[in-house]
Amino acid sequence: MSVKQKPDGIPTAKSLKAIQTEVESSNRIALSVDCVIFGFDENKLKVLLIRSDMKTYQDKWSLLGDLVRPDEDLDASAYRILKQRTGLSDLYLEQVQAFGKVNRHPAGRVVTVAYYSLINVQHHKLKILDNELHWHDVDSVKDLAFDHQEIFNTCYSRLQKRVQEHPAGFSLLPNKFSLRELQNLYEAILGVKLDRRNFRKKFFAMDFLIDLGEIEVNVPHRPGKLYKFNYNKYEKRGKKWVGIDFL
Amino acid sequence: MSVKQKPDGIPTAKSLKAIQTEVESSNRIALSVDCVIFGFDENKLKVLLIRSDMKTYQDKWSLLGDLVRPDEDLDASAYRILKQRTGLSDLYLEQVQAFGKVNRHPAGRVVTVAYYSLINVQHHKLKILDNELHWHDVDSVKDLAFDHQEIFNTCYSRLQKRVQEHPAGFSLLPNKFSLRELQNLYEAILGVKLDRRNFRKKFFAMDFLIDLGEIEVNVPHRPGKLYKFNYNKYEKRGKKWVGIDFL
DNA sequence: GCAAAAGTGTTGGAAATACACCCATGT
DNA sequence: ACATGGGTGTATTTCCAACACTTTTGC
Repeated sequence: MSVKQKPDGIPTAKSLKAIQTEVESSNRIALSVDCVIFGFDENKLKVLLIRSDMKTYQDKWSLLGDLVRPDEDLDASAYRILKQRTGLSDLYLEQVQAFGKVNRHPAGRVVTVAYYSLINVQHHKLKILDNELHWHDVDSVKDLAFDHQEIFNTCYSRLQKRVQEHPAGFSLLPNKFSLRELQNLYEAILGVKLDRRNFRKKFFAMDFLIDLGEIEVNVPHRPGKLYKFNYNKYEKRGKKWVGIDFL
Repeated sequence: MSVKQKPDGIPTAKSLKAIQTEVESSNRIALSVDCVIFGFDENKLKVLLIRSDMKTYQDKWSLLGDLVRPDEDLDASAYRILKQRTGLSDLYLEQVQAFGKVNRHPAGRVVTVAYYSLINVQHHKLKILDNELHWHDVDSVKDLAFDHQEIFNTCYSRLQKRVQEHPAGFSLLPNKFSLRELQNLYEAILGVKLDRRNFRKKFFAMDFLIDLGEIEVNVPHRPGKLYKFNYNKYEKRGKKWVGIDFL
């Protein structure tokens, strides 16, 4: 941020004072954060939405969000919203981008910054008592309030890309998971069917899974081994990760 | 954006009125756009920077930016800045993300949204008369003012990824270009050496280059054929693009 | 014993890589 | 004539996709 127009039309850098004047002027804008909170349950990818009670958007669902406070980092806003909504901290959180059409919000000019978050539904389950809040299957999400459909679509695409390039998906799973659960997760996120043997081969070849020496319990079939992701090894190896199949 | 706290601590959706009150309150924040303007000249990837004249950042370079106006779409702000600075419209422009640490700017709380732009330096050359503005080799960019180094790094990484997945790089080239120029461009952006025969093979296999039936002039060696990118075919084929080599 | 998923290797084809020589132009 | 980059093809390797049977457990 550092532009002004000189009288002759050639722009140059602004002085601190000039900028301060502008920053303190009425030239300010309401800024919000909206979170696309993903969960994985019953082999479906879910998103947490709240029912809008605005007349304009009667009975439409919307993302969780709030205004950014002037003394709060942008990321901190997103964490605060998640904490308020899920009671959880230490969540996977990633900024996607800003959405800033002039008329995107009926309450006036509000620019919003979209984040998505990945949460482990097991730990979270107890928290949603509020019946205004619901988990929705991602493929039945449509016609959201405001521009939230566009925001959701953008975030979902970003997630699809992300899980292929980084070990992000594990945040959606319980701490201990079977390879079947991992594969179901990828299939749900990417919307594809994957070959079981090739899927296992790929993950074992990466060598980032720790065999916990435990097996599933209470499954009506042969129990699978349980694993966890080796974040340490991943960090040490410079976060190299080979891509997963195609979209 | 749609959260409030009920008296009992369970958040629920806000009424339009409640939000309006907040939006109109002093809870607003200065919002800026900063542009990382890339150019390609003399086989080097360049970025356009301006000298900061703030005392705090004496003699440091910074990105081009300005405050977002309340009645202006976010993208429109970025276009406005580019237009002011380069005189060009119809530029390649892409939002990257927002940067919103509380103390990122000495003039007060300013959240900024970063964009990068790709411009064809040939057309642009005449415009920079202002000696506060300079093209810098991307690999000599360091120690920028504010948090602009971080913004630049993020945008540059995004560009590197982008040109491998989409036909974005052509915006940096003249309308008619030789395959050598195209390869030099990719090598400059990605910072790698590529095999000439394989590079050509890959681009010809994609079948998105139109042979213009013209050749280079004024080169001290055998002139190469000139091509342009076939955007129509790219659109029609559903924007499928196979990746370019590795990073 | 039956249903349901776990676990496990091989092979063929496609794609990427490595690599060297002759050609056209300007000086 | 020579210096500079243009233009071209093949052999090898690597990676990916397709594919089926035996094992373990719960009921």
